[in-house]
Amino acid sequence: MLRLNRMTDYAILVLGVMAARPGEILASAAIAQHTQLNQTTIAKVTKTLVAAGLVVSTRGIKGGYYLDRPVMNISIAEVIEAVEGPIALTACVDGVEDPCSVRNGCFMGGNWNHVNTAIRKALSEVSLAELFNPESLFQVPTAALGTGNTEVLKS
Amino acid sequence: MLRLNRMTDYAILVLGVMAARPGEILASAAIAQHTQLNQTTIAKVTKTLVAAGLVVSTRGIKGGYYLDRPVMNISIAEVIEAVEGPIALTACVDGVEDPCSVRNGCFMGGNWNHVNTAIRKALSEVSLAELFNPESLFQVPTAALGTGNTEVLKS
DNA sequence: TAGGTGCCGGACTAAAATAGTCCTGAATAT
DNA sequence: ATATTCAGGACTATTTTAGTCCGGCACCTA
Repeated sequence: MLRLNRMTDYAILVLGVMAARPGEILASAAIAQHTQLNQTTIAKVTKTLVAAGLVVSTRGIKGGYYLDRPVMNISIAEVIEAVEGPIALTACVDGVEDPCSVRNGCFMGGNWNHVNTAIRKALSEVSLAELFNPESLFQVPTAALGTGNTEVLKS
Repeated sequence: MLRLNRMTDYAILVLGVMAARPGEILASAAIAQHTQLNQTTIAKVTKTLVAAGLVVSTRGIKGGYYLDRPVMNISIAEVIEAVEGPIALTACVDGVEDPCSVRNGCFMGGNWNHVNTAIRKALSEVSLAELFNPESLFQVPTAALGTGNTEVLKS
């Protein structure tokens, strides 16, 4: 199963909290409380999001984080890329001593790229706003945000 | 980056070797030689492929493995599912003590499924035959099969 | 039908990737 | 000034993944 790592998960959760409180500046402690995650973990996630330009930070007393743009304009692909790096399925074994000296004759050709672009496209076309359930988006019960758990899609 | 784990990689490599030798029954030792991977590792991979019905095994002297159907009819999705399980991006954190008691109110809704099906579709539409470079498919240089290494697609 | 070859299946160990923690420093509002 | 909050890196623990090993069964050959 193509698993998103937990950090990406957290990132989406964090963005969800922010999206539910537009205009507010949320300190990592506040986000931690809302997500029921550890504050240091939140800090790690937000750091990444700031670096990616999805979230803006302010220091000092009353400092914190807020979204740089509406969730409508943020695609899932952006979030995944921010946390996990470029979206691509790697083929073959990298790190082999012989870095594909046979690239030209490799029987894979460059055909993985077709697959990669298709996947990236799929992820780019869904915005966070679509991911978050619109109904509950504006009335998120604080306690409810912590432990989401969606079903795994069978086959 | 959505990384395929190495076993999936190996699986594709193994299938490539088989595809290049239609009609032949290949013992794990032979496959190991062609892929330059360890025989026990090969055994592990082929086991999975047999279980998934992609490959057929024969025991006894002169035993070995062969493809159940032409690579043209095997999609990448099948291989990935065989090795890694159902294709889906998991959202939220599973394994939490409270197994999403808030499922109904979860602000994610079931919207991950749209994403998942899109990805699955992308992977289903590419057959192994398309992945393997048709030119070199029928003249695979034995030594060249071991260490492929495709480029990671940037953004 | 006996013996050797090769797959089967699971359990176990080792290695690597990931998650989580901690600490020191810099920016900012009051 | 000072308390507060983010920034960034290094480190440790945990989890996941990869790789190995072994006893048993099926099958071919002679």
